[in-house]
Amino acid sequence: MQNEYTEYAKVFKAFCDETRLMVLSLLQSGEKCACVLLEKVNVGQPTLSHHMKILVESGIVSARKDGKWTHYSLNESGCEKAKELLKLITDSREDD
Amino acid sequence: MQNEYTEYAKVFKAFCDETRLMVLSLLQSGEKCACVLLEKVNVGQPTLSHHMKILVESGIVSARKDGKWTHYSLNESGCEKAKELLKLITDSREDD
DNA sequence: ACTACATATTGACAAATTTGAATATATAGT
DNA sequence: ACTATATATTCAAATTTGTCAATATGTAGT
Repeated sequence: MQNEYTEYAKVFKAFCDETRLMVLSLLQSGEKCACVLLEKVNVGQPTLSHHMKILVESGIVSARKDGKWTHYSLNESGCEKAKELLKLITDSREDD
Repeated sequence: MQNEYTEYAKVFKAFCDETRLMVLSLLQSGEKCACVLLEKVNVGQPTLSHHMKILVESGIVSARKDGKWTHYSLNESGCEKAKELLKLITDSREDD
């Protein structure tokens, strides 16, 4: 298989790991530096970096570089798209 | 780790496989028998059975047995909970 | 240039997930 | 009881994902 659903699945994969969910939860109160996230989340630095890459590539999170630091924040439109996608997949339809 | 997020992640795992998304899409137009799903989805019978188990256990899909057949349908309240969960995780909050 | 620090990448391994072959269970018709 | 059919389960192989140690890259201060 290799279809539209592969693409959809990618978005939801952002949400199916507990570390990523924890990161998202932390970002709900606003932009956070990677070093702050690292303190709160129970994984090593390379692992966090890996998760952040997945979150950014799925469009759920935005990254902003500022000197040595990388600041992450929720990407409003990406989050909105995820919600719409979930509706698209779970709302009953009359057609067929 | 073993916290609330582990539980949340489980719900989203229902949505992060393309076969399961395809099944959900098929169920949007109403209840379907496993044999019908099997015709449309590109996996073997044991694999479909495995995916259906995940969908049912996550609360997104309901199963109804009728003689030899198992009919699956979207579980409205489960889908609603998933949507609320996604909001809970992605909506910005003032607090902290 | 050198050092310190923040983050990313690579490579290897462990754990989890997806898959199908073989088999089991359950139901219905004869 | 026997047969056919629908679905579930078991088990093992293949694939994907999460993790960390080591290393690389990039930035800022001296």
